[in-house]
Amino acid sequence: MSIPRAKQAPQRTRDKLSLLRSHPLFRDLPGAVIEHLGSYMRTRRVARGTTIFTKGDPGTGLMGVLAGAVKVSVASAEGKDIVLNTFREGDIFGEIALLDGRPRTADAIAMADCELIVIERRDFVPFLGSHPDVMLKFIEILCSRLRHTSEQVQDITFLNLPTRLAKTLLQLTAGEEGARRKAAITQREISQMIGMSRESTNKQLRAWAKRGWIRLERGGVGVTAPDKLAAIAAEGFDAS
Amino acid sequence: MSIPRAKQAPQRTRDKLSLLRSHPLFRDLPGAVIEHLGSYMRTRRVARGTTIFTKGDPGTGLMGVLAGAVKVSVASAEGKDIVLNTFREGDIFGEIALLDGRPRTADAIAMADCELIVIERRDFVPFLGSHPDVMLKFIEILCSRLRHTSEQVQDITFLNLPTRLAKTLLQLTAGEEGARRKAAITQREISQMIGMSRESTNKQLRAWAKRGWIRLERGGVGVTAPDKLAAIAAEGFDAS
DNA sequence: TTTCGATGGTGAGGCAGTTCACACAGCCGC
DNA sequence: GCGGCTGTGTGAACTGCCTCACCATCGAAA
Repeated sequence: MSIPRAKQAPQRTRDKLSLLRSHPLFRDLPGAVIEHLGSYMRTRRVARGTTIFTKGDPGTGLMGVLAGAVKVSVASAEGKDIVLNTFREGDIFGEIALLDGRPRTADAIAMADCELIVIERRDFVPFLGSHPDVMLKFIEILCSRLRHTSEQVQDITFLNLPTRLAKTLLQLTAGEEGARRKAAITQREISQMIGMSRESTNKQLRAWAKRGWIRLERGGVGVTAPDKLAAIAAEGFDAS
Repeated sequence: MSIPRAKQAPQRTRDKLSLLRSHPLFRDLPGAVIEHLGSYMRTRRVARGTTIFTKGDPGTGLMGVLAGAVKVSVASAEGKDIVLNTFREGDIFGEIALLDGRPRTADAIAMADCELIVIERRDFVPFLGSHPDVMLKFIEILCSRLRHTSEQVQDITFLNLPTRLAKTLLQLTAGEEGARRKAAITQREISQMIGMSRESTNKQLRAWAKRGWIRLERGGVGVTAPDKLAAIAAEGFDAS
């Protein structure tokens, strides 16, 4: 019943070049350019829990997720953590430090065993300079990041725990239907995504589990009544 | 003793073209290009309190502040407001909707009588396509916006009222020294910047005013002991 | 001059969520 | 198969901030 956690290296469903070819950032580039880029890329395997980069590091490169999942978070002085963003297969991250050359402003940690690609800034920036179309794509990405982060600000200031939690559970499990609608994530990580304490989060999860809206397992949550959660996410309170 | 509020149109210390010429975005462009851009720009005067654009509007253009100050905020269903960003003379805003063509995600409101410049998306996007160097500047701007917004997320989740308030007061009055260190802003607007209720904000302000660290006036705050506020902003609590 | 909206000031009471203190289960490495 | 760590479950006590309900003052408009 428990959600399996990849023990050995994750299946490499797509290799470096096929990620490039299929990724919206590079899809429209000529084949030769993609080969060229590929030659600059390294791949890196990291185990669950590994720190990929740390706040304050010089931002040396752009990262892409070939397999696994990554969270970007920051820690407070008191040891609390908040998750700013999560990335999964096919996503790229670390583009801020890549683009402006300033230090990383958050930590990146593998939420599962991962296979990543890395492109160094010194290789990528010259490439970018001669490819305005790719710059435009990055601008799009940055805009969508900005919209996401500013939505996070609104959620934190306007919504209460049940609402934020419902919203996050739906997002985490989006794209799947029925019994497949589950996410492999710890309750602590969920609490950090919504910016609430682990205990409060747990209590709300239990309440919903008791009503049969979700299933709780060690290291995972399954959503069985997405409509109920959607109602809470929309209404702003637990109308049950 | 009260902070004067511009009644008639603000002094136009810089005209359209001189803003372009001195702005980091366009500084390095040849004069002819600047003239060209200038011909596409309109100026717009708005009185304090005017809504410049509204959440959901098609994002038709890029705005620049020639004089005055603008806040970008969103309202919740319950009528609460939060300020996402503020802009003053020489700043540009509204670039997200400009760049990705999607609707505005927040409201922009004049915090003082303003003179703005507007460049329409249909004019600017083609220009941008043929000026990769300007695209790079926009990427820089977007990155710094992202860093700012993500710092806001951290502040909201990690810091308490006094700390956030101290930080905000220092930012609002940065660049001035001594008795000049003041900001023309209402307490309600301050409370919306830090995401707390007006009442709580007022109480903290009064407490500091009683200690002589700040001066309160109708429509304004003066910081008299920036070091004390800096200590609170750094320590995370009111060590007084 | 009067009125009225916007701003500032203040206390009492309430509550959502935190903090703390546990207890207990699985899983991992040795 | 034995510690020890990580993940989860739960209640009691506490508290920072909000909400509500006012009042006072100022400035501008009527």
